[in-house]
Amino acid sequence: MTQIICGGMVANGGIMATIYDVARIAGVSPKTVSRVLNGDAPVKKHTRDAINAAIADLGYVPSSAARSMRSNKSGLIGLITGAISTKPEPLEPQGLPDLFIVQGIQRVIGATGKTLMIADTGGRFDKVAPLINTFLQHRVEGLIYVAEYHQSVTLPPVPAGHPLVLVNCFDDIGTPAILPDDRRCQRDLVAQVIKNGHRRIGHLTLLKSQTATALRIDGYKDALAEAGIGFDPALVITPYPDGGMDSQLLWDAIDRLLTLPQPPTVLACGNDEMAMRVYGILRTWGIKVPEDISIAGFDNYRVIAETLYPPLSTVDLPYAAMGVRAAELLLSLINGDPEIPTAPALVSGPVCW
Amino acid sequence: MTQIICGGMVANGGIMATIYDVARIAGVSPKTVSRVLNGDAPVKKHTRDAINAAIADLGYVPSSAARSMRSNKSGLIGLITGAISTKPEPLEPQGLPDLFIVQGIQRVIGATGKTLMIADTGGRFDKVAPLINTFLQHRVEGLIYVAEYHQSVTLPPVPAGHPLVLVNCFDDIGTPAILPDDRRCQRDLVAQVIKNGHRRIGHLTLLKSQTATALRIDGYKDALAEAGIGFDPALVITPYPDGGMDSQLLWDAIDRLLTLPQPPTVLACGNDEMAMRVYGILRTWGIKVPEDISIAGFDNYRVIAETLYPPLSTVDLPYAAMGVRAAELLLSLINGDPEIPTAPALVSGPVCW
DNA sequence: CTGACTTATGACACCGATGTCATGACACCG
DNA sequence: CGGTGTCATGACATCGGTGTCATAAGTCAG
Repeated sequence: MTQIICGGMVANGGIMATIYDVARIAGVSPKTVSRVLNGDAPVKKHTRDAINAAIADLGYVPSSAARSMRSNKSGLIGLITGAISTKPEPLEPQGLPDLFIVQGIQRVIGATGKTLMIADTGGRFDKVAPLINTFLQHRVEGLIYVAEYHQSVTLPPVPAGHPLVLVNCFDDIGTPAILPDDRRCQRDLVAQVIKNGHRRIGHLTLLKSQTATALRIDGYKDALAEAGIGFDPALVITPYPDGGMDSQLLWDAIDRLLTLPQPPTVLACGNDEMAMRVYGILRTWGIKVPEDISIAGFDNYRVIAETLYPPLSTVDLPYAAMGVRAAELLLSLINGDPEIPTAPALVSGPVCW
Repeated sequence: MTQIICGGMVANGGIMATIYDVARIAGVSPKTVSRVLNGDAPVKKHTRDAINAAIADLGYVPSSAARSMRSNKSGLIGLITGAISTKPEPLEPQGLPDLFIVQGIQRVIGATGKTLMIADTGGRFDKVAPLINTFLQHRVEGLIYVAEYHQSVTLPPVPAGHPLVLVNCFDDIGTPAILPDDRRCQRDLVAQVIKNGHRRIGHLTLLKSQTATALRIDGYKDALAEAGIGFDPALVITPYPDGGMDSQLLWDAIDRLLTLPQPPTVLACGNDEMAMRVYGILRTWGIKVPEDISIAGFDNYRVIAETLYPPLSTVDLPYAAMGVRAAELLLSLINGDPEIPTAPALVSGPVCW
């Protein structure tokens, strides 16, 4: 093999040096080079220096393919992300929760020296099976599936020996899952609103079909009950009955709330995007926020919550924390720890007032 | 090797079947199985059926490690994303441009049958070199670096034989790059504004230190010149002189514009986030949008542009298209096509009025 | 009917690491 | 001084595919 060295950089048309090249240059056996690379057996300093010099000269980088074939450990974790939904446009903005979850996962996985392979379905459910297959070809040590919003899913079967963790979703065969604690988050948010003196709290929910909606209504009721406030069904409205995000529907929903005999003094919105729309509508009517009525959001899509003027009150959905929890769970499953969670883990976050 | 088959799923503790297992079950040689898998040589239908049956029974999935070791082709593309910035909080919101660029890249790469490995620096420049190293261990066929906003970067050297494409950034050693055409996008946006009847156009820019800022001011001037409107420096203001996004600075900048002898009839903002803040401030002053003054944005962070009421006029930065272009460029470099672009490719997008 | 060719398949080496075992050189201890 | 470890290193097989070449069976022209 001809190697042209120029200033420490290899320029040989892309054929990378092997451990044999290093061994030959350093005048030792390949096995000794391997020992230096892995530090799993003592090597004389003189020999080690010669090997390291050869590695640097050649720009040698070990082949993880060869390594993982021999050791049967790929050091890879597969991550699949992307919406699985028949509805083309669910009420939540796309993409952001994923991002924070993925960052949380990567923080944990990266610290272990393993490598995360990320694949995106682009919202097409039929791409999941091929993606899992690709990951299996790479012999991933575990799989994580991240959904875009809290939902129920049914994934293709994964062979034993490849642990799977679901994030932001769950299935009906008991696959380990990490979920946002929508109920508790909504309860905490409403409790904070009550603490600020409100007693008539309007609630504009997401779609009925979304898992989070019922949980958040429960949380809303929890907070009312704890404060000894009676629940008034008229204060809870689902503006978009079935997916069509017609602006007039939201307009009408707000109108219905504000024309109640005892109108709410605060509107708790299903998410920050809806909160932003509500800002706009109220202002068009000349109603001042927060002087005339307060608004609370949900989800904290930072850009929105921190940028609206005046700032939006919202509750963090703990996406990064969910990612961290998911990665930790997966790692313990890979290590064969017997702590098999029978129930999905719920993660909650702080209220940002 | 003992394999316990149950209903088509392998339950053998994670040891996956090999091509030898398939060959034994099907009563053929491993090489023939290989031929069926790759379809690179004719195999009798009877034999092929037996092999496919054995593959299904065993749940066999070929090992890409073994395959790529022999063929010296990994089928992997490495993608590094994440802010490289000394400033903790640049003026642009984090994360979204990346997302769309990555989706564009994946669309192209996925169609070729190659696999995209994505790694995130988490904004830490010192993580780039180790990540490149990890990718080299996996023998990626090419590398893409995606920056969070239009900027200049200096990456660690990459050995020959691993083509590199920069997206949303450029360096001073002529690495192939895909950049947004900030100048042309801003020109198109301002031209549209002029077409709508405005002649006094305020421009609130991003940070002076950002590459995009100067380009967009040029584009702003281009549009004025084409319309025969004189350039008035008083109409161009950089609200945040050096990174501190103090809300009062923006407040003051707007005040300076509106108290000019001939105040602008429209404000073109450096990005949609700033536009959203401007909405809030103007409304606090009782100034109506768009009746009293119009607002234009930049970047189209859909959530913001489509959700603000009334909708924001903005210009798409063509992130997905940039991703597509970058992936196509990388693939042609991998294939050794001699079309070496000497200058970065500029990509522009439509105005969304 | 036979030689030249095509078709379908198998034997074997090889890709680049590392696990196992063997071996030579010392050091130490009785 | 000889036996017994420990230390540093090397020879060799092996992981799971595929490239190369060989070979048996079938096809066809003359």
